[in-house]
Amino acid sequence: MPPRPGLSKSELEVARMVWTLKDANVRSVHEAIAENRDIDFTTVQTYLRRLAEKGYLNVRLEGRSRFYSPRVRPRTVIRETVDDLVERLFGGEAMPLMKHLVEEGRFSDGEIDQLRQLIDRMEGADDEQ
Amino acid sequence: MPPRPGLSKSELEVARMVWTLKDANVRSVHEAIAENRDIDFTTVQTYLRRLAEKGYLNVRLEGRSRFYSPRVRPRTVIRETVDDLVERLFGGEAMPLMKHLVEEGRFSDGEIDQLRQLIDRMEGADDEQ
DNA sequence: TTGACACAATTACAAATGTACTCGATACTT
DNA sequence: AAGTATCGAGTACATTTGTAATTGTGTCAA
Repeated sequence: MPPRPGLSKSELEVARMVWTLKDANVRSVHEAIAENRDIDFTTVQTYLRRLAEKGYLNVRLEGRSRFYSPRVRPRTVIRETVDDLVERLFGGEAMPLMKHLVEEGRFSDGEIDQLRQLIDRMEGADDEQ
Repeated sequence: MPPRPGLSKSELEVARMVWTLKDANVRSVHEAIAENRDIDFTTVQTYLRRLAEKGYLNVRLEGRSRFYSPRVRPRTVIRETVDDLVERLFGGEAMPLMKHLVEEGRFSDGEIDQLRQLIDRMEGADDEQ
């Protein structure tokens, strides 16, 4: 259903970096990812190109290098991705995923409070876009 | 980190069917999936074989056809899958995913109550498996 | 000015994935 | 028994994904 090709796992990771950096060339994205795991510069370069091809990123030429920026809002990508997961892994039911997260995810008491408030605010409110 | 190869999106879907059916041959899995989307019998067959190769399913020969049953507990697969998603899409933070689900997932008031209770029971309790 | 670097664009390629065709063996029908 | 429909195992293959080697082009130090 999504209007563009889906993203692979690794592509997601790279996309997320661009969201955080807002506007970045290969070098800075590579540096950001390399902090966590070992990855080649050119590999990141490939991901960025593919993300742009798939319509997820804008590309701008500055000097002799390219700058990438988000073209689809994170929220949209997150929705599509999570929806797909929920569909495949839970047959479309989001509740089991919630339960899983609460049970497995080690939330601090503070976070739990935060969550409770979120839920309170949500109840009965059927507004969104 | 998982001790076996990860599952692809489609493989996940097929695995889930086997979890529900407990023990099934290609035909029954195919029928179950075909209710939702159009898919070839032999395609399902391939997924089942790969799932077994990857160590997710047990295979038993009965007559001249094979029966598949879960070998890894759903809970484990779910944990590995969700952990991976959280890592790639939210940099390892589960909270944003919770928020997303609460905001986007349309839960009924009843479900929200259910969730609230779950949270209450969770608070302070640092026990698991 | 001329190698030696630095950096990014291009090109490459094996493995994984989605998807199904082919073929052989049984079962069903006249 | 011969013909045909059924069903699943085996085989096939194009596309996508993960990952990087190669090539091209300025930059600087001797």
